[in-house]
Amino acid sequence: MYHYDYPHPAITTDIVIFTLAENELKVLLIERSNEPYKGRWALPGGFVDIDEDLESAALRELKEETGVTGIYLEQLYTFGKPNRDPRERVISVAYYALVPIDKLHIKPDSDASKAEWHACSSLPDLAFDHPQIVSLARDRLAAKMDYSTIALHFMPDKFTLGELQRVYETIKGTPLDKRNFRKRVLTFNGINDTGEKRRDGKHRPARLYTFNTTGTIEFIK
Amino acid sequence: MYHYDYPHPAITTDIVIFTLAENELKVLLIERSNEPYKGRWALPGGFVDIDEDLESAALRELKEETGVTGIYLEQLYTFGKPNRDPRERVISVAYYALVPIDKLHIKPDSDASKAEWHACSSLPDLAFDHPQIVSLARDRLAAKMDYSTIALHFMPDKFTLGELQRVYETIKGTPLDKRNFRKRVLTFNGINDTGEKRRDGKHRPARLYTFNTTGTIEFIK
DNA sequence: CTACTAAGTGTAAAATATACACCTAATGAT
DNA sequence: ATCATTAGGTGTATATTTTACACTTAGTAG
Repeated sequence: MYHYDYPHPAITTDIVIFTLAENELKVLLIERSNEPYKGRWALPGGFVDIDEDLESAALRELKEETGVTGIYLEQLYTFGKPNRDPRERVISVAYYALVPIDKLHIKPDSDASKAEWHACSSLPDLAFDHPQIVSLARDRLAAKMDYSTIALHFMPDKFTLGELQRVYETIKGTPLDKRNFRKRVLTFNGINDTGEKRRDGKHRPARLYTFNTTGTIEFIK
Repeated sequence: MYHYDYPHPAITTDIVIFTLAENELKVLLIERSNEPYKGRWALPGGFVDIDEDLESAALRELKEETGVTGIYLEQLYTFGKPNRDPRERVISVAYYALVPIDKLHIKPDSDASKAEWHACSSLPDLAFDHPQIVSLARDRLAAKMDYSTIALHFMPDKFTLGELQRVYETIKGTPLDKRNFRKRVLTFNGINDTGEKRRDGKHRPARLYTFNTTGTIEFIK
């Protein structure tokens, strides 16, 4: 037992883990196996250990749920309304992460709860204030699409400009002009032509590009 | 005494309160009257009550230290490194606020600690990780200057375009072209010519403008 | 050999951002 | 009252950036 002169809230991290599949933006959800909200879908997350950094806690959750490491992770917002959790006062430091489209093998997680990707366009009823958290994460992602290279963090190590354009079009929800798109992304620092090509389908092979991602994002324009 | 099965961190809010005075960007600091860091300067802040919303806690601190209400306040980031406070694990949800240049009468605060405005360009050694917090707040403010109407929240109810230009020049640290500046700000929604003028100094009187601030900021261009 | 597909490429027009100088309406000193 | 001084107020031409737009290429499949 731990004793304090004043009441202390519990701290959790919740993570909005985005990926792209089937030309849709998707979020990883866990089916809760315990009360409260047993059986409802929720964001992956959990309590922060007393000597654990917040970002480390988020990375730990991310690894536990997806098995992936070394991907883009950013603090989103801290949610702390007094009654957001019916058990006790819980403050959640929310993060969001971007899983590259070639790494979305979900590791069946240890505590037997079900994890699945859900399209953002048709999410089930979520537990707690998780609808707000997802909504804010989507807004942030959409905003960063316009002034940073964040979208590159959805890409595999080598990708074609056509694939990249589809990523932008999926998230923004509008078609883009191919020539203008290419002119623009090729001005980004960190995008490099590998010289290699990929044959794929009944059409001309596409050049493969890399992006030297240092885990950060670059501001553009 | 309060008892928990698992250890819980303490939660504080710290606020970076900005204003502009003497053509400098300033931050409100408190001289700590207790250990740790007794006698050092620190950001205003304090523990969040167990049934108090995070933003309410920040607003309460803001009011206690400055007496002002109804000003721009935004969550900045949550700082949670395990050893950021030598006493116990303390997680700080940092906010930043903008005090209009006509409202910076600091209310001498109740617990006899000294509060003073310090120019951002020459801050004293700060307690805890407060240098990082201030630094991040400055970056955020500088970034928002470019794509939002946040600077308007430094302005009094009625202001001249010359005053507004000086605010922009002070924060950005570069002189701006008067004609281009005026063209630009007059495209912002919410800026209105009152029709009134202000005589002041040995020069032509200036038109007075208002900005209908709903506590929010508008994104531009 | 033909039909089909996505890859790849340039230019002109429109919109936006920048550079730049003089007149105006006050004040204060002579 | 005149003059010097101060910040307020205004428009246009040029450069830069963004947008719109169509055809050729290199492959696959039948």
